[in-house]
Amino acid sequence: MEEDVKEGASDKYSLRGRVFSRLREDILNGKYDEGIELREIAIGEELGVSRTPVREAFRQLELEGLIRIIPNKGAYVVGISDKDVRDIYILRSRLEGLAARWAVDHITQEQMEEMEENVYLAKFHTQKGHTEQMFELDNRFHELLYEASGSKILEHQLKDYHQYVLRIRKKTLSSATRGPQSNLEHEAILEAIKNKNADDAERLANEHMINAYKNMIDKGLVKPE
Amino acid sequence: MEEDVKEGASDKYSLRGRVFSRLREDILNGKYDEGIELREIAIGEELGVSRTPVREAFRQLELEGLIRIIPNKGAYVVGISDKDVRDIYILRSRLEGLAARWAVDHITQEQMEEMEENVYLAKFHTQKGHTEQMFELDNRFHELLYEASGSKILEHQLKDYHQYVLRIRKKTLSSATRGPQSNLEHEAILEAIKNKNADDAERLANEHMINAYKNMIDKGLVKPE
DNA sequence: GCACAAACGATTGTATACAATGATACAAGA
DNA sequence: TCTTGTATCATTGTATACAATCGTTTGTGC
Repeated sequence: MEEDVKEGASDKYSLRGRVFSRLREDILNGKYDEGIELREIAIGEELGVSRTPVREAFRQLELEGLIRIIPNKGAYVVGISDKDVRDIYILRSRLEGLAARWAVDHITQEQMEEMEENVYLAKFHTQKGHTEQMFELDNRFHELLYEASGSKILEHQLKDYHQYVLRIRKKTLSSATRGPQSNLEHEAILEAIKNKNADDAERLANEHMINAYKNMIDKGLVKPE
Repeated sequence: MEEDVKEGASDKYSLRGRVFSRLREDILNGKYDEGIELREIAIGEELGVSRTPVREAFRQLELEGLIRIIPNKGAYVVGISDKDVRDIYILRSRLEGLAARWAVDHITQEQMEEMEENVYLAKFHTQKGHTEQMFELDNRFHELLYEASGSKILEHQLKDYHQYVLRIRKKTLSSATRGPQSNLEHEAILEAIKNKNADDAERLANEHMINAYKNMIDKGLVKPE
């Protein structure tokens, strides 16, 4: 089994890695609002470490675009604008389409089975209204699709974007109407891949993203630009 | 004028920023071969700085995928496989197409003028066989396209990929046949944008990347998969 | 009261000291 | 001879000390 690309960078067993993961999570979950200044000492004290690992984590967070470091001044949490969300969803729609197309030829038996199980379970939890499980299953479905593409580059890229819009997605799926529809679309993508129909797979995955974005607009989570 | 996304991260006036830029350049130019171990002290001594800025630069290089850090062990230069190159060119072909499409609506007068100048100059230097200038102009043409897309997200992404395949591209353009053809394709993209023809712009930019990749295969720079 | 400059404080930038970890070499035993 | 344990060393991980920089405040002159 190949190791996760991101794992290599986050390195959860070093202090720096833990600080990095923790800060990223906190930022994505909205603990630190947009524009907030992060002070090295304060973060260090909060997590019980010195400034060194904090600084290294900051440098990585900046490269991920989550914070902006102004030399000799400070580190500030960067927000995601509505335009960013829109751009990311359009990029994702195209790249997820590509991932689905490639998955037709590269998906493994094991991945296929997990995907089928995923779709099946999602139906169940949606009926029951288990939003937390629905959220996790949706995440996993997309990660599976990325992995099934057989391209480390594409997988890495899509996981990045996926992470990036987490904040907003967390609210989306809790709505009663999008859950079932999303499940149907997942199922259709799965069927296309199973039937080795690359064109359908690409088109369906593409539309799935567009629909997800439209849903966010309808819910008022983002402005339509 | 908005500042360069990358610039914010490289910060050329701090030691860390200089170390980062220098190491990235050295790796991309092939000074350090794939698999070579980079030692913090050695790099620090070579550049006349202590380990601290070197370490911070390492963390960023890892996130850019240029080196791989194994905890408590060392930092190793990561190579680009032929499959990676192929994947990136396919992604780029799609995303550059998107950038060209968006540029139709978002390009500024200033950008348009620089692009026209770029195409004009490229013709001149190609006739004269000035490979270094051709290389720079080609780089700039694509950066301009990214900037003209009006999307920071897309621009950032494409610049990343562009950087990533620099090693190989440096060899490509020096060949006598691809230069003129590449110029013609740039000109066609420019014309499509100028004529506000989004479909043509996307298709041409898309094909331009595919052609660039095919050329690398023909030259034997990468294996076709 | 206002303008401007100097000094202070807070924060980041860098260097260095110390701790922890992993690799290697070598010796002892099976 | 091969394996295994241990000591040693090189290298990274972390903490801390010191330097540089930016903002602000305070004080002085007009």
